Amino acid sequence: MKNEFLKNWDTQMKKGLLPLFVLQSLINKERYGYELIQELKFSFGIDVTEGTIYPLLIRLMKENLLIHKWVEQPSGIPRKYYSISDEGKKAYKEMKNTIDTTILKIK
Amino acid sequence: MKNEFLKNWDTQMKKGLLPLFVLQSLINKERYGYELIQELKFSFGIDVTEGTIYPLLIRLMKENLLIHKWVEQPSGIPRKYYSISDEGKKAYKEMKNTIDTTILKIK
DNA sequence: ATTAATACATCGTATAACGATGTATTAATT
DNA sequence: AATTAATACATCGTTATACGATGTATTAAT
Repeated sequence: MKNEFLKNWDTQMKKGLLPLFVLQSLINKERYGYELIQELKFSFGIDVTEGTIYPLLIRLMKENLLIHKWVEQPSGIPRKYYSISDEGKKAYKEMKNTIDTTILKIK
Repeated sequence: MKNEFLKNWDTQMKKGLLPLFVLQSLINKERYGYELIQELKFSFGIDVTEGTIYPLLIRLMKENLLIHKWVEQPSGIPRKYYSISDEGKKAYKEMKNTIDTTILKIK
């Protein structure tokens, strides 16, 4: 198990990686918030709570990186499906590029 | 030039990457704070200000990941030289491992 | 009848980068 | 000689964001 410092470091890493992961998750498939929590766990192995994902999605909407639409379900609560905008794709590419050039400097 | 979102994202990325970069910079060579600012620019291409590096070094000291010693200079202000502790090396390895396994999940 | 899971959301707390500011010494410029 | 820049340390207020707690609502499972 990780100590306090490393647990905290994981959290700080997320502040940078999460927006990238969310954008990447929405490039080929539109998804709703609750679904993204499971997707982020499955594809990237990170635990994200609702208190993180919903404010993040709202933020990315405000930045015009995402678009959304409500989709009624045959039963249950309607889902808010998100997909990536052109501006979002552009931002993703720049972020991906930053990561790539930065990461390869780590020994 | 980058837009506001990307500039902010860079800042958030640093919250995770900076401790890793600092630890890596101190693995083979002891350095003082002001020197680290230039080293981080040179080796990782990131701009770090004094308002960031000094509190960070103090934090890493508190976590016992670093040790330091004051070194008087023939002229000028004494330098506070930092080097990595055994605990710091251990933490670095775990962080490096997290990065490696996380990053290769980015398309 | 109760609990768990799904699905949305908000709010207070804690962490950490950043710009501004401060102190002190030495070198360079005007 | 006086000012500015560079070196070298440090702190403080502001801002951004993950997280746990909490809330509402619906449906499925126990």
